[in-house]
This record gives sequence, structure tokens and C-alpha cells, in this order.
Amino acid sequence: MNERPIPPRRPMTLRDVSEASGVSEMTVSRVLRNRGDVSAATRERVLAAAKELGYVPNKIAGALASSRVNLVAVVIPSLSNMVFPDVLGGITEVLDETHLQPVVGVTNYSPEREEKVIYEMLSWRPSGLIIAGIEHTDACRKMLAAADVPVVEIMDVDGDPVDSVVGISQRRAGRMMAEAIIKQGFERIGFLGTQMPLDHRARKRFEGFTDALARAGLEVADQEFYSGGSSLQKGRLMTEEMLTRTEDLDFIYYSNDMIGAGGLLYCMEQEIDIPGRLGLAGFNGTELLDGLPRHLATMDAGRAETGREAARIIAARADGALTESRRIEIEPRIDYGDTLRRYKP
Amino acid sequence: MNERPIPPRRPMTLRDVSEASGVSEMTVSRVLRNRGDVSAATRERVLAAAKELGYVPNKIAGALASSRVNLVAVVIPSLSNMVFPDVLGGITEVLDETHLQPVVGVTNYSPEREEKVIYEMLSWRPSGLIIAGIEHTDACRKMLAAADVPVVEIMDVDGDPVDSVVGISQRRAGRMMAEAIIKQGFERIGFLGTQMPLDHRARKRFEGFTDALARAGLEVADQEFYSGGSSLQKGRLMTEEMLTRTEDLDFIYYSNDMIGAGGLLYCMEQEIDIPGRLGLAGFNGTELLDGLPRHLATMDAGRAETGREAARIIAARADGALTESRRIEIEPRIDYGDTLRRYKP
DNA sequence: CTGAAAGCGCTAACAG
DNA sequence: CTGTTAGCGCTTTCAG
Repeated sequence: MNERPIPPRRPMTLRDVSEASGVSEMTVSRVLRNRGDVSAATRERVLAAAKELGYVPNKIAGALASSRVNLVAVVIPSLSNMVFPDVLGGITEVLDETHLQPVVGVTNYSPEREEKVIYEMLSWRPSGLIIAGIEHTDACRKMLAAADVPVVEIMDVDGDPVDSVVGISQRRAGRMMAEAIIKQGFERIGFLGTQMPLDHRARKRFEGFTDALARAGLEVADQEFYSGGSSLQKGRLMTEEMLTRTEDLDFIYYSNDMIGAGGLLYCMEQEIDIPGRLGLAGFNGTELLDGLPRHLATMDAGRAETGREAARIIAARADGALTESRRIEIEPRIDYGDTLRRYKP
Repeated sequence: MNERPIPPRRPMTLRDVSEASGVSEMTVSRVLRNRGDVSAATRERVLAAAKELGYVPNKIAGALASSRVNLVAVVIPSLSNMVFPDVLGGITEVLDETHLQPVVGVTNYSPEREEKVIYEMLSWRPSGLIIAGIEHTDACRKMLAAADVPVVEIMDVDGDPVDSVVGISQRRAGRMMAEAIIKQGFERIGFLGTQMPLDHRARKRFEGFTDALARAGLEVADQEFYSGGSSLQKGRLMTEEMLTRTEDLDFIYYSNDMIGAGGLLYCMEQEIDIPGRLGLAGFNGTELLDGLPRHLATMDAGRAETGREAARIIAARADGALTESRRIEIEPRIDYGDTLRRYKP
């Protein structure tokens, strides 16, 4: 197809644009970055030459020379969780107004991978780092502290942050839900959740939950934890198992909306009276719930808001408008939906 | 909290490790990169010093000096679509075996954003670029061609690729589904999909679909397109509308599993005989479907496989094992589920 | 096995 | 408004 002998292509540099336009490299650089005053005529010539050549500046060299990098590292455990894309949405929304750009790294809930991802990210000297969770290995904390980069830990404020932190209190969220459930008169309460060692936030929610139950003289009547597979499917199957095993349950609290939805679908098929005979609640406030036959009760953890606030902190730190650590606690909000508020008996 | 007067912290460099270990910068560099022979003793000293200082190498400088960047740019339209995380999973799986690392950019189906994202990505001189779709603005194609970087366009092979391409033929996928539907004896077929100008893949599927219908002397009996909002909810509402408007429909083809699931849930509530009175099919083969009361028919587009193949091409190009463009067409596979195969009449 | 010198492509800082 | 001169922190290359 291509018959011209290909000359060994030397990567294009500023110099090429400089030569093509007859303007010094420095001025070309100014034009391309919109910095300093350049005459309209020169600007045009440079822009035309750059476009003609299809020149894309080398940010590696630029970053090295200016020690400025417009990247914000975002470290999250998973993309398939629904939750994290929402947070990312909030981050992007705010960063889009700035010159900063998010770069995503995924850890799959593995501490080793987290260390590696953070190391890789930091080695590009980003303008900031946003990371899900507040539990990290010592090595991670050390790196983050040593990096001299603004860090925002998100989605959990219960613990000792490295720098700034934005999110809900997961323990409090668990307590709030327990209290709401108890207030509606439910007493035989089961819990269905993700395997905890992996997910500190789910664990803390569960702890807050059992705490509040204990204070009311109750305890979890049955519990089970899963890992892997379709959450919807798991919710369905595990709900069936649990209801068979513990027949007198009158409530199931799920650690996320997806398994909750699975449970809800199962219950509706079985024509179980919801929430008369059995109440249900999930966690996250995902939009998925709007399409279910009944709206599952849930708790909005303010994911987009969390992302936005975290990004605002990074942006403010990057341009020097902010110099100290911040702590922003987002208020979780119970959504009663159709499965938590009991009909007056 | 911190009472020590903070000395104006100069970012840490190789030199610091060099001084701390009493070894030349060059040798430190060798140790940290595992290149060339270094005596075990020296290696230990260097490693200890680096760890002690919490040194993280500056990849910017490294990349500039070596003109090697271990980043692979991955450009996708959206993260909330279920589909793209799966592709990313495949990509990551393969790249994890190499020294390469994916970096994700999101375009929100906007050509302008796509241009910007590509430009930003290329300015970091990645080792390769994987991008969803085969339709790009001229500016994008020009940049990609000029960049001298291996490019893999994915998830659609119908068109003129810039370089390599991996994915299904969307037109063919549409045709296959139409043929399967016709074969089952359905005749009054509706289509419910996403707004098309944004999503070329959905458009091509639709075109292939109507093509195959036409060849069988049929046409789409009703159609509607949506944008925004919860897909599950939209599927429910739009299915209701369409069934009210066109009462004699005997099949609805959805452009993705999520709206399909919404439609399915609606139909089950209405106790519509599925697939006796009405057949349904979605697209993508998402694991979501496993948890539904009935398994929605769908088509597996080989997302993870697509991601893996794309990553393999980039990896092979990066280490010189491959020098030419490749074209890999993935075979889509119909999953009949419970909603497409009609009971023998 | 180890080190010294020269640059990667750009921008800061200064001088016209 | 435009150009010149030094690096940015590493790695390449070549000498010990």
C-alpha cells in the first residue's frame, strides 16, 4: 500500500516546528503553551506550521524542564463496582475546569497491587493523588508521605489519614441504617455482604451496624459473606439460602445494592410480602435501583460529591490556594425506598 | 502537630541515593533498574539506601533519557457502561505479564473530547494506544498516524483502521441476531436502543439488523432511541410505551443488556408470556443477566478476549516481535437464554 | 564490575 | 515581543 521508502523517522520536536516556521524554539514553545506575549502574526505562523506537521508536544520533556505535571493519580480497587465510576465522574467534572487530568489505577483490592500502583503513579510525579480508602500498608503510607504530593483519601473517614480525607463515616453509615431498621420495628435481622478482609469499608459498615444493634439489645440473626461472581445472582441465591436456614428473619441488610437487588428479585418471585413480612436494604444509592419493580431501600454515600470535593482539594493545593490538609465528612442519606418503611402494623 | 521546622524540601533524586550509599549515580541507576552487572554487595547497599530514603525514581527523567515509556493509552467512551471495564480487564490481564501499564482516558462519546484525550495521551509518548471504535475525526486519524505509535482500534472491525484492529463486526452481529429472531418465527419486531449519532457501534448493529430483516421481507415494526438516565428504568418505561403503541409486537431487540433487563422485568410484572407472546434479546452478554428471573437472550461480543488480543498486539509491537498491522475478527456468539427460543408452536 | 561525560526535548530566567 | 543560555534527572555510551 505504501510504496515510498520510509525514511527512518526521527521523532518530531519543537525544533522541527521552529525550522518550519522560522521562529525560535522558545517562541514556538510560548505559542504552543499560550504563555507570554507573542505577536498575532508569529502566533499564526507557528500554529500553522505545527498543525501542518501534526506536531504533538513532548510532555515528558516539558514536565522535566518545568517540574510541572498536570496529572492527578486516582487509585481505586475496581471498575466493575458501579461505585467507583461515579466517584470518577465527580473527579472528572471538577478537573475538567482546570488544566489537570485524572489518571486511573486499579488495585483489585490487593494491597500488593496497591503498593505497586502507587509506586508507578508517584514515579510520574503527579500533581496530586486521590485514593480510595484510608487503610494502606506502611510502605504505601511512607511513599505517600515522602512524595510531597497532595493526597486525598476518599470514601471513608474513620481512621488516620495521610493528608486530606473526604467521604462518609462507614461506621456511622452502618449505625444509621441499623437504627432506621430498628425504628421500623424489625428485630430478626440478617446481613449479607462481601468478604470483608478485602473491603475495609464494608467491614466498618458491618461493625457500625452490629454496634448499633447491640446497643438496642439485638444481634445479627444470620450472616453470610461472598466473593466473586455476579452480585445479582449471588444476592438471589444467598437470600434463598439464608431465608431457608433462618426462617424467622424479618430483615436483610445487604452490603451493596447489586446483591440487594438480587435478593429483592428473589423475594418478589417468592411473593414474600415486602416489607410486611421481610424488609430489605442495600447500600450505595446506585441508579440501578430506579428500574427495579420495587425501589430497594439504600443509603446514598455521596459518591459524586466525594469525587468533586477530593478533586477540589487537589486543584486548590496544586495552584497554591490551599496549603493544609482538609477533612470533609459527607453526610450519608437513607433512602427508604419501598422496602424499609413498614406499614403501620 | 508537626513542630520541626520544615526545610524547603528539594525533591529526592538519584544523587541522594548515590550519596547515602557512597555509590555512583550510574551504578545506583543500574541497581534500581536491574540492568547490567552489579556486585551483590553494592546492590545491597544501594537497595538499603533507597528503601531507607523512600526513594521513588523519576520516570519523567528516565523516559526522556531513554525515550522509553511503559504506558499504554486506553481510550474509551465511558466507564459506566459495564462493557468497557470488561475490555479493560482483558487488557490488564495481558499487560500485567509485561512491563507495560494501561492508562485510561474517557471521552464520553464526544469527538471533541476524543481529540483532546488522544492529544494528551500521545504527548506522553506511550508505547501503544488502544482505542474503542473505528470512527474518528480526521484530526484524530492524523495524530495517530503521525505519532508512530502502535494503535489498536477495538470493538468494531467494519471500516478502515488506522493500524491494527480487534473486535466483532457490529453489522454482522446485528444481522446474526435478526436471523436468529426470524428463524424462531418472530415477525413483528421492535427495536429499542441508544441514541445513535453518539454510538457508532450501536448504529452499525442496528443497520445490520434492519438489513437482515429487509432480506427476509421484514422491517422494524417500531423503534425508539433514548439517551441518559438509568438504562434499567428506561428499558422498563420504553418497553411499556412501545407495547402500548404497537400492540402486536412479538419481539423487542434492545441495544444493550441493561435496557433489555428493564424490559424483561416490566414484561414479567405484566405477566406477558415470554417468549411465547413476546421474545426479547439484548446485547453484550453481561454477567448481570445471570441474576434475572429469566435469562435474557443476548450476544456475547467477546469483550475480555478483545482486550487481551489488543494488548497482545501492543506488547508484541513494543518489544519488536511484531512489525505489521493485524486484523483480528472476534466471533460473536448468540446466547439464547430463555427469551429467544420459542416453544414449538 | 564501576564511573564520567554527554545529552534526551523542553522551559525558566534572563537579556535584548 | 523575541532570542539565548542553562539546566530538569535520568540513561546512553564509552572508558577504565
